Amino acid sequence: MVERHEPTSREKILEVAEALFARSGFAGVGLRELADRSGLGKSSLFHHFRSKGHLYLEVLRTVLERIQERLAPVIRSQSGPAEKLPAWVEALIDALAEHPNSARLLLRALFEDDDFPEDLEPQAQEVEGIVMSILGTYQAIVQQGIDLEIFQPVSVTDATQTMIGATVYHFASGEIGEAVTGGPIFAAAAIQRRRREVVHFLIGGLTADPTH
Amino acid sequence: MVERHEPTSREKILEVAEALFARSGFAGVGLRELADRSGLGKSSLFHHFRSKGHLYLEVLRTVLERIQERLAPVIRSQSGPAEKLPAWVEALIDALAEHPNSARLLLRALFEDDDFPEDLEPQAQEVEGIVMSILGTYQAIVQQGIDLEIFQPVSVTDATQTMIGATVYHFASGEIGEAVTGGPIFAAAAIQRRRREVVHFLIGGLTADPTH
DNA sequence: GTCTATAGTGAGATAGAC
DNA sequence: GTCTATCTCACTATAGAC
Repeated sequence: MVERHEPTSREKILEVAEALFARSGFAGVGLRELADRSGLGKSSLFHHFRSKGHLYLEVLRTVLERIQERLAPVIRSQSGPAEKLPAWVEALIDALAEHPNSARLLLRALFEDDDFPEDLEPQAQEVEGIVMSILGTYQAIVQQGIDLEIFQPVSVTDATQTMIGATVYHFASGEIGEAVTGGPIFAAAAIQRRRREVVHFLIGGLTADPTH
Repeated sequence: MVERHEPTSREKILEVAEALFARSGFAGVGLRELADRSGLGKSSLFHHFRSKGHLYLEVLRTVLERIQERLAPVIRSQSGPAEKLPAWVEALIDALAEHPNSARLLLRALFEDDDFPEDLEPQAQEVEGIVMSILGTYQAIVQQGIDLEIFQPVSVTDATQTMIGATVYHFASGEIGEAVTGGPIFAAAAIQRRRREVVHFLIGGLTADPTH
């Protein structure tokens, strides 16, 4: 059972900030809009967060940790790569689908080389560390599958980049993604289909004979 | 032979703006930095472009048209889907690799639902139209392959989303991408390998028996 | 913990001389 | 076609009352 409670101001700010940063990126968000939508004055934000940068990195960390939690049981499981890889990908997709802001924020964390002031280098490196740690668990599964000759000897790093693109981009793709797919991205049926298709593609790529 | 000439101010601005918008997005770029790097005063920018938004959309259009030109001969060719699809993907990758800013700008155009003032709605819609037109040519190839029973009856729209992720994300992924792959992304050898791996994955996904 | 007031900076954009 | 000067506005952040 989930405990219900009125969100604290801090929680409310983080919730609103997550949506705004996902939509517009770090530079595209003004603290005025954030304050208004949080039901607070602009200055009150600084009681909860030292700066806009600190807030942004805290939002990123929260999103990444949510994803990590989803993946943890899969990583802990003792099954072989043939079962573990689909389970990993499906868990990631579920995590991205559960919270529509996650994919966009994750995508921004992945491809935007933000240059933060040095007083929050520690937070920035923590975020990058979580990203690399998550990706490391995927690479380990692919590598294990290759070692066991269950998968073809593909480039592990390219397989990882392809997996990121296939999962994260799709759920970040917004209006254009919906124009391409011809329907909502976050509807339950669409998520189900995407899970099937991505797993099919990735397994197909990992197992197809290179001499087609 | 390419004609060499000193770039006009307009060309110089577009060139600098392309790099800056790719790095920091629309909101993250200031006209002062753009002017300085172009060797002009801030006000001079407004002689060439009506507003920052007009400039941004012109940059996007230029990048997209460059990609379109690369794809045109492939689309015109009369070969079947089994040859045309790899050729299409390789042409896209070549286009993205040729100009390191292209992938990031294209990615931004794809997933950022920018909300521009209405006086440049026409330009925004033109950009979106080019994107959809490009994607349409890929979907047509996939659909044709399915109709000819060369490809498995996968979801065409999901195949398209996966292709975008596998191509565009990789070349947009910057520092983290280089950390994942363990080397430069735009080195000739890395590009070659990426071409091979992506084509292998996509063909694998399109031809693998769904009952693995 | 929230507010008003404001500092201090830089943004995008315009006017008009040259 | 480029410049200086300037306008107006929004921004992040701080000070200090309540």
